Amino acid sequence: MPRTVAEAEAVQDRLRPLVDLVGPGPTAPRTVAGLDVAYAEDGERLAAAVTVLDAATLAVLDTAVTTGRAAFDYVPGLFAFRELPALLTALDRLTVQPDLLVCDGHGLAHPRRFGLACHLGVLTGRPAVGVGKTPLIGDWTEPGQRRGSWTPLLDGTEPVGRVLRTQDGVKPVFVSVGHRMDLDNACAQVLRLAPRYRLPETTRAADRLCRTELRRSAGRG
DNA sequence: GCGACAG
DNA sequence: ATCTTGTCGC
Repeated sequence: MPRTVAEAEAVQDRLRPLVDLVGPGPTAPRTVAGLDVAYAEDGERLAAAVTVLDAATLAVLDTAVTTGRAAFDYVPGLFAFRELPALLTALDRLTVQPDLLVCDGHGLAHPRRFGLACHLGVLTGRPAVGVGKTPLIGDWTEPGQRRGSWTPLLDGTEPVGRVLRTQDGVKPVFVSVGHRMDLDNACAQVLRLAPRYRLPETTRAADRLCRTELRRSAGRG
């Protein structure tokens, strides 16, 4: 793990070329993982969760959770270093391997084109997509109000992701490629995973799990 | 120089 | 991320 901003940026620049942008990624993944982290009030203690869902039924097939400490200060653009160690630990504890990782944060929609979803994809070798609730970089126009409507997320003239409406009238989410996926497929998968709520069921399941674990372990580990 | 800034 | 009440809508 890097300890300084300069070291962390160097790591991203070194790993960025390893991102597979060819895609298209699995059209019909059988298993999809959601990853999320919850923090205690001190912003240090955390719980990281991974949930593996059946892509067709959205039933939970496997879960893994771990507690720990933030591995890096929060710096926009270097956010991944905070949660990476804990998320990798949780991923190691899975018994059902996911065909796709759905990450809570951005992928290519990042200042150096290497957000959390790219980082997790490269380190695990698995297809990955980033789903952010708020933007980090880029300009866009409001997509239509209907579920499935989207507009390009542009960094200058470069498309780095999409602003996607996952439910009628809700705030859109920011979808970007992480690894071994193309943008069309990434958005198609996110839409399939979000049949009822704004966020993918994978993310929702992981969010519940890590929050519960954080309270259950209140105080120490 | 100033504002913006994933979770 | 987390701290927080009520409130509007299905």
